[in-house]
Amino acid sequence: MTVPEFLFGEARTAAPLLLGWRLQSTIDGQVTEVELTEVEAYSQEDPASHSFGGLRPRNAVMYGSPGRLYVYRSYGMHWCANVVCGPDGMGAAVLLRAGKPLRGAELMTRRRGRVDDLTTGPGNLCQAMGITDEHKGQDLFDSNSALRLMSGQPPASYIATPRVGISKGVDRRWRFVTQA
DNA sequence: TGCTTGATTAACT
DNA sequence: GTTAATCAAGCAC
Repeated sequence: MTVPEFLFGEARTAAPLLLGWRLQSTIDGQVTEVELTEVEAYSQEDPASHSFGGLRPRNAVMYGSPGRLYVYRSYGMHWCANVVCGPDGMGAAVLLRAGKPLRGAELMTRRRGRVDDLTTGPGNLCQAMGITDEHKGQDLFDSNSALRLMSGQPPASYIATPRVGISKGVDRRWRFVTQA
């Protein structure tokens, strides 16, 4: 599996195309898989983005090759997962905010400690799939990776809304949500 | 070296 | 509707 062409483009263009793709995690031989239903785009010129202001150690993965995983800690207690996009040298990524459980729902329930809201919200999604700092920079299209991205069924339709939880760049409608 | 602020969530009142 | 939990990056001193 090679990195799809659209991931070499801008985040705002790539983000909606990721809807319907499947994210699979294999940790300790246990598999969980979701179909992406909610994403947000972050680009280099975007004051809300971690890549804003140039290349720094923390955001180096965002400036690397597309198709890799960028993970960061949010509010000191949650992990958030992004798919890096744009060519090498461009700091852009797509935040994975929510998905629909396809496999390993029972494991997700155990990891989350609850049965509802398994994979809604970026922090919850990571917790359910066991994504942490140690997966940062992984190639999502390498069959040896713990985290893998696979094509799926594109949604019949989706909507674009303002992004959640940010204070800058709020005018951009770069959040994309699958419509049932 | 110290203070402030989050690409959040869940448990309160 | 409000707030605690919890920590590292970023900025002010």
